Amino acid sequence: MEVTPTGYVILGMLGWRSMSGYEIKSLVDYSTRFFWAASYSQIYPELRRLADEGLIAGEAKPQGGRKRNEYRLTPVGRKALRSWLEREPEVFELRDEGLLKLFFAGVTDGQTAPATLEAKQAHHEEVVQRLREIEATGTPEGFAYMVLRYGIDCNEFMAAWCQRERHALAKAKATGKRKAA
Amino acid sequence: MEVTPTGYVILGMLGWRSMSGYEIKSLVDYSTRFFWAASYSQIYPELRRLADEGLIAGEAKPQGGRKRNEYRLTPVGRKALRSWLEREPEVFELRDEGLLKLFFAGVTDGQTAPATLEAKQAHHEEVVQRLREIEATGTPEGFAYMVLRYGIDCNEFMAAWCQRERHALAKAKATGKRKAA
DNA sequence: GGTTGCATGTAAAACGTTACATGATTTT
DNA sequence: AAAATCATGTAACGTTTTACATGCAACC
Repeated sequence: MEVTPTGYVILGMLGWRSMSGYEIKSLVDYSTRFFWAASYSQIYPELRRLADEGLIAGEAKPQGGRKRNEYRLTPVGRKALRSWLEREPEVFELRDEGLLKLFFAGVTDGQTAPATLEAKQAHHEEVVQRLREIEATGTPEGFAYMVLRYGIDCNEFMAAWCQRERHALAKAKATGKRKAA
Repeated sequence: MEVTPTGYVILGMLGWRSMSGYEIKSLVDYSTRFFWAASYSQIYPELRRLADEGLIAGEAKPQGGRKRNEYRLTPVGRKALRSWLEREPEVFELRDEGLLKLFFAGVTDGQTAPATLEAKQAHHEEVVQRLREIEATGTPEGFAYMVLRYGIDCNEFMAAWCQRERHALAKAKATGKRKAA
């Protein structure tokens, strides 16, 4: 009953409705990818493993002459999904290259910090825009919507934070202040 | 001149001063680990590669009878560091298991969402506390301090967000409201 | 007839964590 | 004397990305 991290996204998606690997990938790209990504080379082998272990069951459901495997959650799989959901979340990982550059910005003179802040702000603003577009295409079901709002709120906060610091930096420069290294 | 992601943390740290692999790891654990982690098994081989490529130079500097290799940035390495700092940041990755559980919380009845929000809030509050401890032990140099404040501000925002949603959830439950799925 | 979308997969490489292994020095 | 800290590394494992590979169907 070993389930890889990616496996839980699959179980979760199949908890909503039966679908193909392709559909799972599409849904992930449209929703969880901002905080939990998955690629085809993870999804397809994992579908097979989960089926081997009896957590999901696949069935050939060709659409026209196009082959297609639709997977559904088995009762065992649903139990595994529930038990995972009830456990405390453990993974929280962040990799923010902008923050790293900002951290080391002192070794260059002047431009790195404002430019990095500007790029980081732009990034978060783009994410907000994309999430708002998703929001506009039809509000998702209960908790998915809560997570969507979280994404919007957090990215707005981060963008605003960068904006404030850029302003503070520009002001400090204008008044001729030099930070004490 | 291939530098791995971890390589840039090394270059950045050596941009401040010469140090050993052990010191780099200690500094990372104390500072960048919240947004850019690195382990010994990445650091030591990467130190060798960077030295082979001439971006850094190592020198045996035993402390007493204890062997110790101190690395310093070469002019080529400093150039590579600067050029990296001047490029736009690209990597922004997040893996938030709590958010994933919240996303799928609809498949269980009732407890998952509030419990996950509570755990997530507790996590962010713990991070704030650890960062405040770091802040108290002596304010770091300019931009490192900016990044520290970012960590504190963001995690406080996230914790508060969870708190608000928990409250909203409890209130909705009390007034007997059921969300329209 | 060409592009986009649906659909499934593999192979190789890159990246990262955990566990293992060792040993000296300093502090309690 | 024991524990913590300084110090360096490897091996195995697990995870993830990127590139490759194929083919049908629907739309323009």
